[in-house]
Amino acid sequence: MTPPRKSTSEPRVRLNKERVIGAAIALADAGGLDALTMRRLGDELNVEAMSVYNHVANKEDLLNGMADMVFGEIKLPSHSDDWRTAIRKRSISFHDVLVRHPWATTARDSGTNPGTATLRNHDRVIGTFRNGGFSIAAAAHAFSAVDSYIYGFAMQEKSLPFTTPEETAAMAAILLAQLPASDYPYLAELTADHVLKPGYRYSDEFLIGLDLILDGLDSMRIESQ
Amino acid sequence: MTPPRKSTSEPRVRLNKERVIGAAIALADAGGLDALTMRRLGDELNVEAMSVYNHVANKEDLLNGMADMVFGEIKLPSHSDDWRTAIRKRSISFHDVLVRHPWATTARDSGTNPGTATLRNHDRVIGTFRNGGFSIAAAAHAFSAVDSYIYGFAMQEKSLPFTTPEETAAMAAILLAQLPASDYPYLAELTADHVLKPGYRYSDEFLIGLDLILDGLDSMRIESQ
DNA sequence: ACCTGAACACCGTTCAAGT
DNA sequence: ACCTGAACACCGTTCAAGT
Repeated sequence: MTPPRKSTSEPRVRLNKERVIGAAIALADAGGLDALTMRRLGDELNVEAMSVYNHVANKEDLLNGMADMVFGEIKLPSHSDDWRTAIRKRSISFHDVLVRHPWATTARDSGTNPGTATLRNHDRVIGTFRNGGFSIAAAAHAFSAVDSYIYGFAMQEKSLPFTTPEETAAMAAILLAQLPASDYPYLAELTADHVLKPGYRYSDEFLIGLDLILDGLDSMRIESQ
Repeated sequence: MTPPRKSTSEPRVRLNKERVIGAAIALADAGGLDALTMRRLGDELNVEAMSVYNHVANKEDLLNGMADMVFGEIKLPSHSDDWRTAIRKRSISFHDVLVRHPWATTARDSGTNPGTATLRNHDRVIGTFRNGGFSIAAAAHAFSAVDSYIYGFAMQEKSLPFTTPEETAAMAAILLAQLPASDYPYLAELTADHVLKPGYRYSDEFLIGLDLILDGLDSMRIESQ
């Protein structure tokens, strides 16, 4: 005799690694990496907590899977664009993805094997530089500079306690009031005359730094030819 | 009657916030952020674990204190150097500090109040740009670009499972063997013809990207005058 | 003012047992 | 082949009690 259908709203779907990783990403998106525990993940999947281990070796394996799935959301550089347009679009998409999943900057902490989405992304980026006229060494430099900048920018952005211009203004005003202007004159000036200007948004800095790097890479490309 | 001196090698020194934070940094340097637990920190300080809470509000407070102490290790930009030299030296020092304390890229995760060492460092960097002829907006762009790059580079560096050229070569060879060259031709090419070249060290990329950004900032400076 | 010990509400992970 | 329940060795943090 089969057990009677439990009166859960959720139908019992068979678990697999992809569903586990997807639910883990949803938990981390909602509450950060701290909110992601194996027990809560089990709950979310309507399964006893420890069943997750049938689909994932351990938490590190789970985090790597999450990082790779997130990498899969990044738009690959297009073959039909010139290198600069292609890299620019891909960098903006990368940044968007990290804004959507801020925990992802931190998830792949230690050096473990990258997943297939990550490998494909890296391969296409390097290929875009190579086909755009970069030497192998120059492509390595370019790749390192661009992705370091994107990661670092996302980290700084994440650490800011505000996002909208209104929040920013409110926070900056408080900060400025606490800040002894005599001790930190330049910080005070920057806050008063720049951050507190209407419409200021830290995220606007992203494209400025990115274009600065892309300009530099264009010179490097020519030198490397 | 005073209790007899316990036969510990460590003399009983009075605890304070600085000693607590110093011991916490030593633990994190040795074993990463995972190795830093309040209980182990108590052990290290020859004190019952929970006494730490007399000097630190909670673990987040501790991590912020650690981050600020590490920021204090960064050489401030010198007044006697021109802006580019000063920022370059300070950036190299920042990078050195993050290599010494790799956990620090991740420690100040959420947006909390920066400490005095952090504020002083930021103030001096912005001041260096301002005195070097950057407009307020340009100084903000410059600061964001440089520090994003430094943070992001340190994160990428940390995630690599090798450091010495020998380790790198060994790892790259294994990676290359696993890597289906047909799926990832450009990654395979880069690994074979660049990473496996004798003397390759990822950390050498740091100055290349940094100088590229400094070149770009020099143009921005002139435009902003 | 600082330190202690017990306790609470959690963690990740293992393992024998079930189906 | 997958899921469960109990258990183990940990966590961060609170709090009354000591000195």
